[in-house]
Amino acid sequence: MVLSRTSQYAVQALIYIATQRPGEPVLNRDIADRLNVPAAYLAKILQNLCKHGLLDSFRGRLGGFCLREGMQRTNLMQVLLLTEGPDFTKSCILGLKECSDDSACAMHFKWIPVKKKILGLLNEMNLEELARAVQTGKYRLADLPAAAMAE
Amino acid sequence: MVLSRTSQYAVQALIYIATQRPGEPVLNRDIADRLNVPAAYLAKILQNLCKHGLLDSFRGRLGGFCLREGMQRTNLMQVLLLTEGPDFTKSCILGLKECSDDSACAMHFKWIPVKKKILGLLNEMNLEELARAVQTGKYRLADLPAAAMAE
DNA sequence: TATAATTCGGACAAAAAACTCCCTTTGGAG
DNA sequence: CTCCAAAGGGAGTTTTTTGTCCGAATTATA
Repeated sequence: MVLSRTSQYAVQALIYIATQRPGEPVLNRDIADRLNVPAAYLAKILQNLCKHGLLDSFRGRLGGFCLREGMQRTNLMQVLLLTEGPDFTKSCILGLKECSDDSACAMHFKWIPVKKKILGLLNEMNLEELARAVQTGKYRLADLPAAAMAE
Repeated sequence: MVLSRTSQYAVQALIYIATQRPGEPVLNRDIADRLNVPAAYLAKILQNLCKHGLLDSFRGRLGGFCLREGMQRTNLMQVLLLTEGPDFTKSCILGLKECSDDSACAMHFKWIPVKKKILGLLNEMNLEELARAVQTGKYRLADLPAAAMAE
């Protein structure tokens, strides 16, 4: 039902970066603090997103990570193909390696329309839009900190 | 996107058992052979399904596993709540621990209708129906054996 | 009663995912 | 030029998931 933690961190981080001023690098540490996520682990994930061209990174003072130019419209599908692997969309719900219209598992024809809804949603949501949603203040990007939970 | 292997094996095994004559125990080894799945691991999963009342088990000669009486109509949702845990339906797509209409992640209101489709499907598919689908011969329960793949 | 075939249960092993540590490289600022 | 703060990168650790092994308990049958 859910995505891997790696994917969740990646999406959260990208949305957060998209909310910041374009061209001004955001620190890994600041993202990790904001998302309440392990910084060293997040660093690996961001590196990976750089390698795949979603982010630019800058070293040294005033370093950090920015959305690569033109990547504001990147949709969640594109992100998840990187973090979950290229077979992400191909998976059969019962786990069969080979499952298609021609040679289908027992769920196949019921599952396909539902899967289409999922993929459609992931394709339609892009970072810009999600960032705006967060900026309105109506939506949260990460879990409430433990302090706030205790209130 | 996908379920844990444990869940996939559980569902496949339950469907297979449901295709067999009710009341006649099915051997773990036969199920494992049929599904092409590690037998010792599957045994643990079946034990667990017994503990939760979906299956009956019989030891000794003529032993094996049967669907518990009245469990033919068990739906996939019920199975997955056992194998994936009780929070299965509650999960937020971005991984937030607390995510509801009141305090939502950026995807929440877009995700909820899609999630409803998924849960609806899982609720509507029961073992009896899936078993019948397999019995028609039109649908596969497990991967083709390596031998057949090579053809 | 002895035997063989099965599940049960616990401990163990391997693989994958999540996470940490530490040192190197880079680049801005004093 | 030196220092400091950042990302880069590799190796290692921990945790979870998946899978294995083996001996004990159970039960039909010869």
